[in-house]
Amino acid sequence: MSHELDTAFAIRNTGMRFTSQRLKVAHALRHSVGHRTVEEIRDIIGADSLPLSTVYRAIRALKTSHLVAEVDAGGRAAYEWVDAGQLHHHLVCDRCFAASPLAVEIIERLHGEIRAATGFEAAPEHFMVHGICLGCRGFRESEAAR
Amino acid sequence: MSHELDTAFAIRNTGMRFTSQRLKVAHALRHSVGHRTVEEIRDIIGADSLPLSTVYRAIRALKTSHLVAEVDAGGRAAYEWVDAGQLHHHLVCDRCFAASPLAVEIIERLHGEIRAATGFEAAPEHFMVHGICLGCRGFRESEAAR
DNA sequence: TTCTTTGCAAATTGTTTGCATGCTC
DNA sequence: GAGCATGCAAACAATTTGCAAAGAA
Repeated sequence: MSHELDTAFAIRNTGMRFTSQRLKVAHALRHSVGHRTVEEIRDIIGADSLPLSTVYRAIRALKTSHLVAEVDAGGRAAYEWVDAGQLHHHLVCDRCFAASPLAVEIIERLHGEIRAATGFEAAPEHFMVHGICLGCRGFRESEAAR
Repeated sequence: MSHELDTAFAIRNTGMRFTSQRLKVAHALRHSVGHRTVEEIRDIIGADSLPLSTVYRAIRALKTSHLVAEVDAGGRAAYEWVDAGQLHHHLVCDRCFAASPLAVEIIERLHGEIRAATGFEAAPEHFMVHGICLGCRGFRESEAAR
């Protein structure tokens, strides 16, 4: 039940030192739906709970241990929890910057095509497609329809 | 023959004001194979030819006019010339940061699948797939084989 | 002549680092 | 007790902005 224990275990399991700061950061990411910016993480934890530098360092440690992955959200770096062995693909809206998940099969097919055509081995994680999400698209169209 | 005239025409054609600075920046990008960083552009033009702020502003203007597109080269922003109406997709190597082109059909198929599955409208430009290119992959494999 | 763009320098933003102190192993 | 992690403040790099002068339409 306690995801917090899972997270704590995951951190300890990597061999790195276990600290409350790292737990907070990891926990915040683990319970976020999409990816989170450093500032968002800090706000989730509590605005004045940790200095940003510590959040950055905790993230770097977690990233080195492959517990979190870095993605690019409109120029800024963002991070997400990586469940063991699970692939992560996203549709990222250029308007509202929200990320929604993308079915794995679609991406696997794409990767296969790319490999066959060019020999390029697409990275299994961090795959993102930019564009306009359904919500923003609907909004734009209803705007235009007026 | 003179690509420079083409470039000048392209700039004038957008309706924005034509300046030597914008021409230099556009020209540098138009004759670059892959994408170029702001500093690379400045160096192509001539190290002390333009202040960086002007290069940034020129790029922003060209980007607004859809003459150049912004891509992400390992954290930093990079830019490339967009030939009229032509789609740009890339395979970006996470090891050597080189970008190679990707066949348009493959991406169009992907976009169709995504639209059908989620309603998300993928952006027609700037599409990138990260991974390991054939060259770096070969290198790694020959390293491992020793 | 009017309105936009440039150049310079200073300001911002996002991220990293040095160092003394605190906490984990 | 030894060594990594934290907190704070200061350093950085990349990019943007304010303002007066120069240039394009």
